[in-house]
Parts: sequence; structure tokens; C-alpha cells
Amino acid sequence: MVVKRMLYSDFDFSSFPKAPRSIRRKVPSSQRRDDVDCGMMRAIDLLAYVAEKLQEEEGETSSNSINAFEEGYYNQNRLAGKIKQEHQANLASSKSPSENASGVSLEQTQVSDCKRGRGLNPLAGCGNKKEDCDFHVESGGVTVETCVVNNVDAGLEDGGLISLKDPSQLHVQCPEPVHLDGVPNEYRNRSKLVCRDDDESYCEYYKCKDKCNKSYSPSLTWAGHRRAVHRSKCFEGTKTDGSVKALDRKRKLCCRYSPRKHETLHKKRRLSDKGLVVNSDGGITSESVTNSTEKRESENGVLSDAIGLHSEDSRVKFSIKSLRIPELFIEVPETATVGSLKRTVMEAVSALLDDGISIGVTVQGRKVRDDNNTLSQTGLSCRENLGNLGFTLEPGPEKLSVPLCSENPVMSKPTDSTKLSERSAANCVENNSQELVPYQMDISADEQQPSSDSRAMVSVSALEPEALAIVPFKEKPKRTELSQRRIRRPFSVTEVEALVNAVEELGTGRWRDVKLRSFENESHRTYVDLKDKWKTLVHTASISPQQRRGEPVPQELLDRVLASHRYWSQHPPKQNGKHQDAATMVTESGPSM
DNA sequence: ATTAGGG
DNA sequence: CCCTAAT
Repeated sequence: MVVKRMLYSDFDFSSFPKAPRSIRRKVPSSQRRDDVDCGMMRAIDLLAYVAEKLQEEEGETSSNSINAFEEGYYNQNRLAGKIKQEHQANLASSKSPSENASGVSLEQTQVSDCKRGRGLNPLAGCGNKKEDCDFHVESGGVTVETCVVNNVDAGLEDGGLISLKDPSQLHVQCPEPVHLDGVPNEYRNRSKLVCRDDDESYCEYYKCKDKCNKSYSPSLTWAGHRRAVHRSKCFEGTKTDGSVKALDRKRKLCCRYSPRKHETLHKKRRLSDKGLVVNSDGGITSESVTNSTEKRESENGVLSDAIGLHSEDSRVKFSIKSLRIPELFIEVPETATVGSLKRTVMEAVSALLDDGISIGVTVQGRKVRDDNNTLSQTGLSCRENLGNLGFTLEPGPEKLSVPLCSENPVMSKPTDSTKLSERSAANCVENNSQELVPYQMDISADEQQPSSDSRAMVSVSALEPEALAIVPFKEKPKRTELSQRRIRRPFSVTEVEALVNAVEELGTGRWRDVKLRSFENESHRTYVDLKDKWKTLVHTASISPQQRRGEPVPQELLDRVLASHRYWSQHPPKQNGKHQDAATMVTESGPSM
């Protein structure tokens, strides 16, 4: 098949929807898995109830409004009972508890509420905390936010009695306006509904625009072992009478698909049956392999297309100018349509924003490891210092168990430093803190005030450094961590002297020998470093002392550098023969020349 | 893996 | 110091 390849190395991301990413998974997965049953029940309750109400709305203006709720609740309970049976049957037939972990779960509070036996009343879990009770119905990796469950399979049309053999077969739809009259305010205010399917092995993250893209490839089906959520459903528009505007339209996230055991996001991934393959290599670093099990909840954030910052009082404000997709490798067949190409790019872009990536914060190039540090403690309270702020990308916990970079064999086994190249080893050994070299944001304190327009802003309290990690600075560092630029280590005079001595004897061009001879124990000095240093030494010796910088190198050494340089330029070292003796060199082209 | 040379 | 091409 003829394949066209495109490299979107600098895809400007500034126009990406500036939608805050929702906060999900406030409960660690390990915890969530403890309460599968309970969560499932509550999830189903909600789904059923809402569906019920919607069903009523579509039908004739049915029953008395007074009884509407009660009936709905009644039917919902019937539904729940049925589902519960099914679910319990499922559980009973399951092989192990862990396999059930992929089931539906709820957020902690809800789960705990449920545990306390609040029953199936869909309102129970949230009763007294309307504001912060986003209703998450999680059933695995598919996350639907700001979506309204419109239907719980087809069986609802029979007046609420349900076909639901697999409770997971929940079809969710986009946040098109849905008639929610009759739905209790407690629900209406909670416009976030999250469905998740952890069974799935894909790792997708989709967004949909204000209007759902009905033409989206229906061939992509998110199908887990036990449940199937069809993506086409996700993008399927609902009948809209425009009666409900209350839904937060700014939220454009439609479906978020988040796998727990996805093979690898960075592998070539088949996106559809059209043979589209996206290759994304998302800034995975070795450190992240072993150290990125934190901050799972820091996933929302604001994308901004402009940058500006200022510091006033105790608050640090900044925005990210733009986000770039560092590298996107896409293969599509020639027969691919432009539309499919667009979608492919969109998916690849979305994939890069997958929750597998978390943010690291660097200040002045030093990674801030202690999340409990305040900004001021890290030196970020002053306006002048904001430029020192940087972000790095780290893979999230979900990426820990997968090969991080299938294209790069080194990345697959980064822990064995003994097998690393000399250069890489130098990083590991000498820099055991594995400090990330900063990826400085393009911050300019002189930028205009960002509050003048509608640009999204992230306001970070100086007392809440954790919030920094929320900013989705998704730009992929050009270097992965293993190849992070090493810290600068100026050569000491002693080292220079050793280098000069070695070169005098061995000549230029035998840097490996020089390394072995005089720098064998300095793992951070590679033969490339020595070669480079010699280069700079020659240059330094060639310029006036006033032009030199750094720690002064004794002129005597510089003279020897020039002498050796001259000599070895005229007397290239024999390829296999013994090196010439330094004394010979001095005799033939001594320092006096 | 080394070397050479540009950035 | 990094990156790449060429051995």
C-alpha cells in the first residue's frame, strides 16, 4: 500500500479548544476497584433514572407532574433491581475479583455513601453537597463528560423495563441539548457524567466539538470484554429542542477513553479499519518509568493561546502561550479522505493529551520534586523569577507498565544503567538525581496583561503549588529524559592539564584512547566531551585573553595546546601504529615554534 | 562504537 | 553540550 507520511512536528496547538479538562479519578484506581459493585449500582441507578426521565419527555406529556418523579424513581428502582441481578450474576461468574475491577465505580464519596447503605436512591450520594458533587459514573475507560445519558440500551422504550444483559452496554451521547425538564435539579446541575471502561485496551481520548460529529467513523468501537460503548454513539447527535441550555457548553469533551492496560500509546496504533496508523512518541522519559505514580488527579487545566503573566500580591498568574504538538507521525493511505485525515490528526492530537501524561515542574532547571513546596519556596513568588518556571512531561501512572517507547530500544530497559552507552551512563551516574533539564516556557514578564480578553487563565495561588501541575503543558520535550541535555560541567584546570598531557602523547583523533588514558574514572567525561574540549581549548588559545571566559586556563597550558594542535595537524597519528612519543613531538615542533 | 565537524 | 554523518 502506498503510504503518505506527514510529520507534524510543529503543529500549533494554540487553537485547541480552551476547555478545562475535567477532574477525574479523584480516587486511585486501587481504591475504586474495591467498590465496584456499589459503584455499579449507583451508576446504573443514575443512568436508569435519567434515561427514564428522558423517555418520559419524549413521549406524550405523560403523567402528572406530581407523580413524575416518583414514577421515574420507581421504574428506576425496577431497573436497578434488574441490573443488580445481572451484575451480580456477572460477578459471580467472574474469575477473580481483580477482573471485576474494570467495572463501574464511583467517586469516593459516593462509594462510601453507598457503603453506608444509602441505598439506590440516585440522589442519596450527593444530597448535601451540590456544588462539588460531580457525578462520575465510571465504567471503565470511556469517560463521557458533560454528556447526558440518553438511553440505556433499547429496552427502555418498553416503559422502563430493561434488555440489559450487559450493564455495561451503555450508550452515551454528546452534550447536545437534551430535554431535562423533570429531572431533579440535583442532576441537572451535575452535567458531568463519566463513563469509563477499563477493560479496553485502547487508549483514546476524544473530543467533540459543539456539535457532535455524526459522520465520525463508526467503525471504531470501544469494546471491552464485557461491555461495549460504541464510539459512534458517542458522537451521535441527540434530538435537540434546545430547551436545555444549562449544560455547560464550554465543555467540549465528549468521550474520554482511558485504558488501564493499554499496550502502548506510543506504538503504532491502528485507529480504524481504514488502516490509519498513528505513531506518537510522547516525551517519555526514563525517570518517568520509575517515578511517576503521583498526581493522578491533576488533569484538568486551561489551554491558552496567549501568554502573559504578572505577579501581584501573593498570587502568581500566568498562561501558556500555546501548546505545540511536538511530533506527530501519521500514516494514511492515499485513498484516505481529507476528512478522515483531519480526524486522524485530531485523534493523534488528542492522544497526546491523554491522561497518561503528567506534568513536571522545574524551577531554574531544577525539578521541583516536593509537591508540598510552595511557589515562593521554590523561588517563584517574584515576578522576575517566573521565567525560571518550566514544565516537563512525564508519563502518567498508566504508562508505567508498558513499553514506553517502542521505537527506541533503550527506552524499554532504562533501568539497567550498566548497559547504557557511555554518554547515557554519565548522566545516570553523575546525576543520580536525574534532574530534568528545564524545558522553559516562553514566558515574558513584559507581555501584555492577559486579562484583557477572553483568553483562558490559570490562576495559581502561591499557597497551592500543586495547582501548577494542573497546567497541561503538553509540549513534548525534544529530548526524552535519557537523552536530556547534560548539565554543564566546566573543565577544571586539572582536567585541562590531563587532557593536554594525553593529547600530547596520543595526538588528536584518538579520543577514546585519551579517555581511557586520563579520564577513565570520570564517567561524565566522554571521549566526545574530550574532543569538544580540545576544540574549545584550541579556540581559546587562539583568541586574546580578554575574550576568554570562564575559569582562566594557564597560558602555559594553552601554549601546549597550540603546539600540540600544530604538531598533530602536520603529523596525523598512524592508524594502527604506536603513538608517537611526546618527546618526539616536542623535538619536532616544540612550543617555541 | 568512534571520529569529525557543525550548531 | 548536542546532533549527525561517516566510518
